[in-house]
Amino acid sequence: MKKFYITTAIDYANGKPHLGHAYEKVLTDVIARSRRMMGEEVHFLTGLDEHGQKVQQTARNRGIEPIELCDEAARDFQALCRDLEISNDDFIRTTEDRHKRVVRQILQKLYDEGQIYKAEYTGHYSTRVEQFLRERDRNEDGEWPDEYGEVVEITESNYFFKLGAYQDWLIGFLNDNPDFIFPRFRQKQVLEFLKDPINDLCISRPVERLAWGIPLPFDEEYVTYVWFDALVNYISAVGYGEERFEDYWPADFHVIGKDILVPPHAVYWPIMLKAAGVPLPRAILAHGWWLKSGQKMAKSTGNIVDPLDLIGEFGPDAFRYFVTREMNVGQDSNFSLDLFLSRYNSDLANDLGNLVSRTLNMIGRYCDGTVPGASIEGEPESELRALWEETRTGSAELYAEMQFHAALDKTFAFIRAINRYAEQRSPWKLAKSADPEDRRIVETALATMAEGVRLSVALLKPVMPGTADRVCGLLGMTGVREWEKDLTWSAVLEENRTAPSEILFPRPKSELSGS
RNA sequence: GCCAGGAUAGCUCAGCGGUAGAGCAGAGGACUCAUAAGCCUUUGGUCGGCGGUUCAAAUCCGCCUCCUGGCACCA
Repeated sequence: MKKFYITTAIDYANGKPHLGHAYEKVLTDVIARSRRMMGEEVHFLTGLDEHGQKVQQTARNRGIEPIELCDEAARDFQALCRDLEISNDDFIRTTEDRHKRVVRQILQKLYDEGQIYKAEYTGHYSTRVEQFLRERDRNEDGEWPDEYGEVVEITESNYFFKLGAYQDWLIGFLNDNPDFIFPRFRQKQVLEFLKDPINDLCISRPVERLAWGIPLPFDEEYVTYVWFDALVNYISAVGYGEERFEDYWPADFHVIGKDILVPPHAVYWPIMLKAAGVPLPRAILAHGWWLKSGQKMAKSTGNIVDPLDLIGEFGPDAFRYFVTREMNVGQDSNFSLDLFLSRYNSDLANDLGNLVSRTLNMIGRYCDGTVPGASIEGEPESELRALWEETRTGSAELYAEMQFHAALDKTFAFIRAINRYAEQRSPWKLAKSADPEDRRIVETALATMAEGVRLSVALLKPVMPGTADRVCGLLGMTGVREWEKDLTWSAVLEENRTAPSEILFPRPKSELSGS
């Protein structure tokens, strides 16, 4: 059976993980986990892009081998995945044999077919940064900026891929497949870009300038450069050329940042695949950026400077919740500690955490720690159940439309409704009564609250996997498995032994001094 | 300059032709099972500006202003 195959972009090894990396992994993970909840078999790939000039330079500056630098980066990025509870099934590194083999295989194939050719290029070369410069790198006065040091005009031979030959084909493809890129306005941007002619793509560097790369199979004096290395990870990781490849490819989603949509993922990659006779991925999801409005980040809680510190401080689920709730996929969003704390306190601690706490506490106090049965169906109960049905169907649609922030909004509206329901029934008042009818209301109320909590966290599982399972545990059941079953209002909790009340999201110590 | 996205309550945003909405923050209140949480009530906006279409415009059209990003071949 074909799996649901989803990827993130691979991160560049010459850098430390930051908010953008973390967000992309969480977003992809939310999609991957939600698909699993829907019963699909998912294959989730992320990884590291390790070749190239910057890695070579940084390693040289530090006096270590490039691979040592990459090993470090791999540790950092894999640790990030662990810390965020990312459920990736694989982590590819472009220095692995399985990757290099496929890159060379593809290059050789294209070369044999005459789709790669050798040509000369003359341009302005900076010896200091070891790069060719573009005309727009010049200062306004026409001089080269000082940072480039000496700039000389040189001629160099390189290999080129016949990108331009496929321009019309790509335009046609995009017109025929308006949903290829999400959000749609991004696809329009690509078509806009394709209105001007595109040139062929230089895919090599001479080894004397760049040694840290994959040698061209047909000319060992060169290594391949950037795109024919990095992009190929999407197919090399799932066994291109082997039988099992069919189980994965085509990918269902490439999740990327908007910065690498045009031209790499929307132009180079589709054309590379087309040229190599490989089917195209089903869709590309281009997300926006986090704008940091947080100069005050350091002040408020004393020691939080980096957004990633929030993971350690508040837990992965709080971080995952925040970035998913606050970002409208495709657009940019603001990140600040104040916004984070606001979400954490009001949504997680006050609405959800406190609800779990009061529910468990009352079940312990009034029902000896056993979930009672609901024997009454009054107006408060039917209203809450009706809202649940709406929440459930509405969320499913929103998930399908990538509107995760809206889905969370809906889910928390339901959680707030449970708190409202609790006030309507006020079991803590009726618990003092000796009237059996009052007793039935108390039991119904607590059963209803417990069930509401169970359903809520089941729905939250893709975003807050740890919390979902933890709450299930507190309610005396194993974790969430499948939405098909777990989102149905039921009496599965009845007679379950519950745990003593726990604080899911403790209030931060010094949150009031904010702004 | 060209293209795209955005400009709606103090903050983050929804609404996209029919008497201005949500959450948070602020104010007041009743309660006490709970993380001084939750619940109820409430203050608050000439929907960026100017014109136009329409019986009716945040909502459609035109012009303008201000943010954000992209404009390749990083050879």
